[in-house]
Amino acid sequence: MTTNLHNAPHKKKPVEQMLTEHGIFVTTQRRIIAETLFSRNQHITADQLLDLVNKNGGRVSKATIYNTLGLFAEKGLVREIHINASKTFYDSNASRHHHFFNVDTGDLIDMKERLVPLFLQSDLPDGTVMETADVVIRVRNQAP
Amino acid sequence: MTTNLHNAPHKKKPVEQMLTEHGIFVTTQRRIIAETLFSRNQHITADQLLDLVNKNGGRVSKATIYNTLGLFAEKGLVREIHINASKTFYDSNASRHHHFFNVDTGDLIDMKERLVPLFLQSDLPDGTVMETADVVIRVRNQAP
DNA sequence: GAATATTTTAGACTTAGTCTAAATCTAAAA
DNA sequence: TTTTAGATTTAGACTAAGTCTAAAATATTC
Repeated sequence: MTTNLHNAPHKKKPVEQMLTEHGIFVTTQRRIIAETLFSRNQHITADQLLDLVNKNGGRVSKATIYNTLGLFAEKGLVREIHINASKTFYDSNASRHHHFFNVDTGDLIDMKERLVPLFLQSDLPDGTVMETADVVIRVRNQAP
Repeated sequence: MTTNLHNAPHKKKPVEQMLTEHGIFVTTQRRIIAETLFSRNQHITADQLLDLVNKNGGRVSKATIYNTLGLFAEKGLVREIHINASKTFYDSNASRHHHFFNVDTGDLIDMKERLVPLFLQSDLPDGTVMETADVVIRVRNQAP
């Protein structure tokens, strides 16, 4: 599975500042996870990130990867993307955008924000507020 | 987890006709699965459907539930909804609509079609055609 | 430094979903 | 009717993403 990210790379603010600004206590493990995760815009799974971190000299457990990704998601640093039941993708670009998923190739491609639908508060179910809007357009290769 | 479905109930076309029209060969198991699934509009998981079918006197295996749901989805009779990584929901209403998901209550609520975004073919990645558009708006209960 | 709280860890555990290979069913040919 | 080939169903083994647990490590407060 490849990913195609057309957005600009993450601005290189020190990850420690990034974490602190989001109310996340910095630890050794969180620093190396964040450095690996935010080194570029990417769609990555927990196990891919685990491999990547430990290939970069880290020594981080599976449980910590899951805990940390959950924490980062909760704090708005990453976005969870649910393409299918079998895996969660984490998007290191948490800004407002959505995705095309090519079912033929497995590519996950960023969608420009202008294509995002408009939702009015009044359209939401009574007594609720919007938290996130997730749009996934499944595409397939055009028949030749 | 409850579901809130505001759409009209499925029209009561005989399920056999429904299956045949979608190019699905009718078998005993497929008939009872379809009867259970399409008895009303619902968001249901494979294991819930398995229970329901076998409580209704059916004798259908887990593998057949999965195979059949996959077949129905492929033929456009049901829609798969991916809310989180842990479970796939099957929507017995396959018509064009989308969903609100209340993270506080677990409610999955239908969204009227008018809220669906417009996508132009020219906006899609080169060489691809749209297959499905999945929109899930996560909402939470308004603070009191 | 002692006591307490937070974080990390290995590895057991859960479970949604897939796979396999045998058994059963169906339709059509002979 | 019997044969045959292909499609379907099945039990149960299997896979793997993600969670849980209880202990160890680390940080903070008293």
